[in-house]
Amino acid sequence: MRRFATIKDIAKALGISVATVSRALRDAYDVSPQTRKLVLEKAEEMHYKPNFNATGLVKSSTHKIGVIIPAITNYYFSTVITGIQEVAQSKGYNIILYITNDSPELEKKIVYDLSLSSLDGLLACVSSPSDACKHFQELIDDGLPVVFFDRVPEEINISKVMQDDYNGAYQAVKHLIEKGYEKIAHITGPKGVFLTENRLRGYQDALQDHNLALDNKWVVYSGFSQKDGESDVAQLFTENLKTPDAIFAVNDRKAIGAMVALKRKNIRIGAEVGVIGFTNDPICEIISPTLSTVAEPAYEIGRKSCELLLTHIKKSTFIGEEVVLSGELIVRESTSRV
Amino acid sequence: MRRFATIKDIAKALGISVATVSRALRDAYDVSPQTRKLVLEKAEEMHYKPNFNATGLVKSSTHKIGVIIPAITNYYFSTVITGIQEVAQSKGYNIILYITNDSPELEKKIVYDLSLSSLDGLLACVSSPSDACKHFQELIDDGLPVVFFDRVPEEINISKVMQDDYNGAYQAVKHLIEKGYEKIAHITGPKGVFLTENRLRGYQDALQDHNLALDNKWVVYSGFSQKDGESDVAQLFTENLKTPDAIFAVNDRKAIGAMVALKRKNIRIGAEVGVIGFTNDPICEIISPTLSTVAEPAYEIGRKSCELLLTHIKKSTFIGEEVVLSGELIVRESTSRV
DNA sequence: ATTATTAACGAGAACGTTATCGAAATCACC
DNA sequence: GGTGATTTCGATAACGTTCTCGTTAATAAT
Repeated sequence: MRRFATIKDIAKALGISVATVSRALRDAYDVSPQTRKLVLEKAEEMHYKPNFNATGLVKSSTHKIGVIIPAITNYYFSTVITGIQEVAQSKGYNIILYITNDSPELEKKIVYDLSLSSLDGLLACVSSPSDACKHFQELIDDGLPVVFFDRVPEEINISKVMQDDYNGAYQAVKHLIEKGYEKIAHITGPKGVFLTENRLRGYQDALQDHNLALDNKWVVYSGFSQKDGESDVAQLFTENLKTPDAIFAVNDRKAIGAMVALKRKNIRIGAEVGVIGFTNDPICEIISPTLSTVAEPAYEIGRKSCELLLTHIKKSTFIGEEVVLSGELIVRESTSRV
Repeated sequence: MRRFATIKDIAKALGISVATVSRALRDAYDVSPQTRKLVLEKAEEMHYKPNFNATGLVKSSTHKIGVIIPAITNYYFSTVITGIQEVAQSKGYNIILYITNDSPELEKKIVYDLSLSSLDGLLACVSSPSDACKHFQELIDDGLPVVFFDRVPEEINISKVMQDDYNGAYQAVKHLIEKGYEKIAHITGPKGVFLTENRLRGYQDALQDHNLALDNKWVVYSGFSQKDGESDVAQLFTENLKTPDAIFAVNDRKAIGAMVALKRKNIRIGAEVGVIGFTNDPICEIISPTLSTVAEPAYEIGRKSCELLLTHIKKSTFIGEEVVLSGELIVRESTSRV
């Protein structure tokens, strides 16, 4: 059994009380400079490190925040986490990582097993469809500060941080139209997710505002992965008599899947079929042709979410706030007709 | 101040003792089925969740393991973490993430501030050069189970999990030679890192075994990033009268940087200059030409590291073990002369 | 009927820390 | 030199759990 130096050991070694040691290690408002110095030296010598279980127990605050996220093996999420981590670390908070693998069941289990009392707050990007977030609602009702980011549930009234999906999508589609594409398809994520619904609305409104017809056959729902992008395109080009001349993908990974599928069909990207994504994954600049996209402020979303959560934790009366960060259209080769 | 239902609240509500409630919530060896049922129902009703600070305090085990890693925004590290996380989660452990940004100073600070008593173990991929790992040694001396992965310090005698860097590098260079490349340069990481030294040795031995001369001018040391790869190639092609006809990069990101630099110089990759990397980042298959590489078992390294740490935690007498997982040569277009 | 055995539960200490309260000891002040 | 204020410190109760003992009541064995 491991045993580390405690405050008691220091007290015994110096022949003073634990209360004095405790004071010396924190604020020195009630301890003489001499004993304070003695204590600090002894602590250093004995490799003393505070036991956060004990402090957490008595102060009922743990300086730990949970982060629930579908995956981390992609640019967007890993960048968001980096932002979260930086803010948390600078304020003395640790982050505990939970990965749901985009499985609503696993998410539910994780949230249900979550020990409220060993977490000061929670950041979450949900995998479940918006209408099935009871498990989160319970946490919030029990008083745990929660901030949602990116994929946020619609009904829950609490702080949310997200990019401007609607306008980003609108800009992307408007760009396609301005480039002269007219038969624009959209490959999106699963139904019932707030984020995808917003991008879909942006797509639809951009088409309507420019007098282009909506066709439900040109909207393909599936998952978020590259493979999904490939199969979506396969579907688009077999099912329809009229094939699209441009594709707006819900994210870069699906856009890349689309490009792979198009290349396989020997369709020239840009010249014959324009492709635009959403995220601005670094891969956009490396793939050939380079991929136009809407840059998401991933890092900023991470930072902002964490900052918001920390103010939530500080003052429990804090009211929910919705932060929308805007993206930026980035034009590259995949939407160039020449 | 938040207050959650505790074991005491359940006891009071049911008019029984806390000891009985505690027993009912864990093993039922000493409690009647009826009261057990009552307790479980009440716990459910009151949204009771165990307080891990309290359990951690009394059992002096926290079910938390720290993970120290330079970054997470790349394929290799995020995949390793996913592997770690899966094993940890399945065994009821949580992971706490520390990101060092490849800064030895930050790493030192993190390790120094680490509370031993609030962690059951530590997984670390070091940023510091091998000879400056005193901060880790202290932790280990104090009795914290530690497992190093990927970038491991040389002297510290403790469990380590890594890929077979030497043989991977050897295979990569041997492949280049077999393809007919003769003037093979190596762009590597910083000096004094175990991993890069091993890959360098593999490079050197492969050349020697095939009767090719070593030239120190063709080994460029710098960082691990894509930008570093670009500048390394710039350096290679300006400083040398004889320019190389192949480049072995210490990782895929640098290989991609090299490709970018070569393309800028209008040098045809493969035909004129072969390029091979190390990692098997998914981007290898997306970039054009596709990038040959040595696949690292990132996911397996994460899983194995975590498994090893957990056995360490279980039996404190466990002796350090070195695990070397082998990679796999993957041949693609960037090393094809046609 | 008496004793041993078991099943079911309660009382209380312990884990390492902070917080409250009070007790000395020192100091200043008139 | 007595009073009050201040400085410095110690005792002790909490925080929520588990664990070690007891204790009681019911059951089994003689």
